[in-house]
Amino acid sequence: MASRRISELTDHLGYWLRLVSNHVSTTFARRLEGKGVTVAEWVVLRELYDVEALAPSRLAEAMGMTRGAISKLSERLLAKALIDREADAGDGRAHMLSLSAKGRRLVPELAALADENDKQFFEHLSAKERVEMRRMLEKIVDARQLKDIPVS
Amino acid sequence: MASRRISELTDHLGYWLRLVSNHVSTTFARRLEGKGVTVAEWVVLRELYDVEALAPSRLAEAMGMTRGAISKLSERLLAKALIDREADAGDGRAHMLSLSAKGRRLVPELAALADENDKQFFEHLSAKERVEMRRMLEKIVDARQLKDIPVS
DNA sequence: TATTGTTATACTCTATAACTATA
DNA sequence: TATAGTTATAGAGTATAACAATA
Repeated sequence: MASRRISELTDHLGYWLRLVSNHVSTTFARRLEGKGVTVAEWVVLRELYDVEALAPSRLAEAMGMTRGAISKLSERLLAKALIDREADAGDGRAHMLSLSAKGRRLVPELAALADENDKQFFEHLSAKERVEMRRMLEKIVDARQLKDIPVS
Repeated sequence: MASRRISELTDHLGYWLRLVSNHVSTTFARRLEGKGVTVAEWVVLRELYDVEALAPSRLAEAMGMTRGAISKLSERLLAKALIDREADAGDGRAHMLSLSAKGRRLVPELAALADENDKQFFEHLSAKERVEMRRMLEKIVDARQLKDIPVS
């Protein structure tokens, strides 16, 4: 058997994906800094925006994180008064998380930042290319059954 | 002015990019675990494979990391005996990093894991789609002058 | 003074596991 | 016993800044 060529970092599609993805996320994180929230916090706030209230364990499932991680995250959001936490009426163990008025007001501002950020990076592609990119990414997500919301 | 629709997480290409990219990286990290190295360490080892030796500051530039971060990384690689560190003959401040024999033997194994990992995720795309995906990602990299090697 | 590299400190994200309270 | 949630501990990755040695 012939000895095989050692592949380079740039030989992998994963390399290019990571390069672009990390820049998109890092730039977004910088934008969010001005509003005092992290990317993970933005995801929580956006998740809560569409529902009345959500249990930490449900949030953990939706975000593909452990309960411990969610606990720490929500602690920070509570300290910033962006969410509220209440004991569940029925189940003494359960809690429910919901947006505070302040948090609810913030979400549209953050969504606008997310829009700007996405535009900044992907306006270099044509509308057709953007559709194509999304189609291919969703194809991989479906094929591999990727479910969690990416944060890191 | 009409009130604007609040965009969803999934409205952004950055979301899909991050979702796939994080899964590719996390899965790769699991594969590397078996060899006792992290993704960041793999990048360092692969960078050193093609050169005789490299100063930490050059490595920091190439990887888009601070010198402090590289220092910590190379400390771990030294502890694992995968690299060597020598004082520079000419400049008393400077050091040079290079692969140890053990590190050099390991790189082809890690490269094979990287190949497998990339295949696993992108075999769901046709050869033509893969070319297209790479072309679009490189287009963004060029347009936005993204230079660093992504690690996180 | 400027540069190279290390070290100290800190923060985010994440996981595992121990723990408390309740069911 | 099982579940919901918190807390403790740990480790990777990152940044900033202080520091030592040398230029």
